[in-house]
Amino acid sequence: MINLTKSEEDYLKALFQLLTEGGKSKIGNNQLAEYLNVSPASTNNMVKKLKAKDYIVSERYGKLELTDQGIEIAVRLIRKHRLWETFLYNYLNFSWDEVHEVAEQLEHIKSRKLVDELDRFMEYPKVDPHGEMIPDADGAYNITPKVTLSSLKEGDICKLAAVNDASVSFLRYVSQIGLALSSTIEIVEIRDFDKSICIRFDDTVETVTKKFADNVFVKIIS
Amino acid sequence: MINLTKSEEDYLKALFQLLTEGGKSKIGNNQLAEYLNVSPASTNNMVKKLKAKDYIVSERYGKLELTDQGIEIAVRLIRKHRLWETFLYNYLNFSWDEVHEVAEQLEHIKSRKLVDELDRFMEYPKVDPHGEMIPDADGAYNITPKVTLSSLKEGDICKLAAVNDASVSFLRYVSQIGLALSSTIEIVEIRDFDKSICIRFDDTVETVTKKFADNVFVKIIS
DNA sequence: TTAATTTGTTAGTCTAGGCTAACTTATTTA
DNA sequence: TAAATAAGTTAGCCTAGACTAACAAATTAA
Repeated sequence: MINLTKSEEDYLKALFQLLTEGGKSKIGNNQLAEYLNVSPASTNNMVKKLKAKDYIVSERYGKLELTDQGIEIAVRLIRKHRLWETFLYNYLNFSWDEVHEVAEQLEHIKSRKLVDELDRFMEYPKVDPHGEMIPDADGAYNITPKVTLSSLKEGDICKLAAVNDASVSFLRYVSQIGLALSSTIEIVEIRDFDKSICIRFDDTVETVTKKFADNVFVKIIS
Repeated sequence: MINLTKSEEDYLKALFQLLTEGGKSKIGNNQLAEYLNVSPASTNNMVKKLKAKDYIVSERYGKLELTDQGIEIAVRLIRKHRLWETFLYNYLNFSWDEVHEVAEQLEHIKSRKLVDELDRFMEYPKVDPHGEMIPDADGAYNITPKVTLSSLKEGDICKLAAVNDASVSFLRYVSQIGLALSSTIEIVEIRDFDKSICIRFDDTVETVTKKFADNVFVKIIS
């Protein structure tokens, strides 16, 4: 648990995200590989190593799971990532779509004091610029099961709670059409033939694709 | 010039520091190796690569020099390092001796915007917590030739201008005896048999070793 | 000016973390 | 339930950047 490489950390974080946010029952080697954009062979290698170090458990040909140790590492990374995003956004004039890439680098800086002091400096923010919860220094991680915009039905009304931060073009699109955190959204119509969704918010009516709606997380109001 | 690895950056920065701050006329393979705590063979390898990429020039068995490109990389790293040290010290409650290690990691984060915005956020500081000049965004680097405390003679009076930040125990010692930036120091006596130096500052009289005095940089007053 | 010492170079090895190609085991589906 | 497909594994190779051991060139000293 002392010193993991950047790659080892990346694998653990990715597995954690897939397990908690993906909604899938089984995460295997290939899903992890695809998520990280590496080959299944590379993943196999790394998983083997992380199993030997007791961060991952799995049976041969079976599904992957994290040990408590593994979860701890992943949550720390997510805490760091989101704190840095918040810092970049609130203090350094970074925009929504710029923060992720730099935070991906900053989350690997090894210094417990750095992240805790950054937290204090910003007065313990609860959510990052994309609406995601920031785990606290004890690793308490509030897993709110994600409800995607795409899972609602016609007539539902919801609030935009968070967005997936991993794609720059997606984030640009979100701000371009005028959606912002806490926007109230009404599902006007779901078109059956291509699953595209017509939504209304702030006197705007837009039609978005299923893929878009998959990356928008909401809180249902009615 | 696009994307260097962390190691490549480390070598370039180290060479730059040796060339500008070391006061030596010739920097060779072995000095660079020793400075970086790697073997001469590793250094040879890396130097070969950096020559191929046009960051370093040297003849076989000859002294090492940086190209303009190489200098630019090194100065940017120094700028980043010192800005981060300043941030850690002024905003995140880091102490003198804690900043260096974390800044060594932070200086490798790749984002031009990050460092320039950090600079703006802190209102363009001119010096870091150890008294060293911070190069500006254009890479203008004010090379003030360093005068070490050990180079003075009895009776000289000087001001503490900067200290070498690379050793934690050294920095602890500096603050422990009460020396601070801008302290006025008088050379009371230089003991010949071991080159130890007796200094007076702020009504304190202390004897320090030659090695200590080598790491203290001063501005001569009289 | 030759010998000793220092400095630089080369060759070969190691680890981390990628890759492709080939193969094996599970799972689907006809 | 057998064949097709998907998922997981293994073997072997590559690059970066370390290392040691052996050797060559320069420099210093006798």
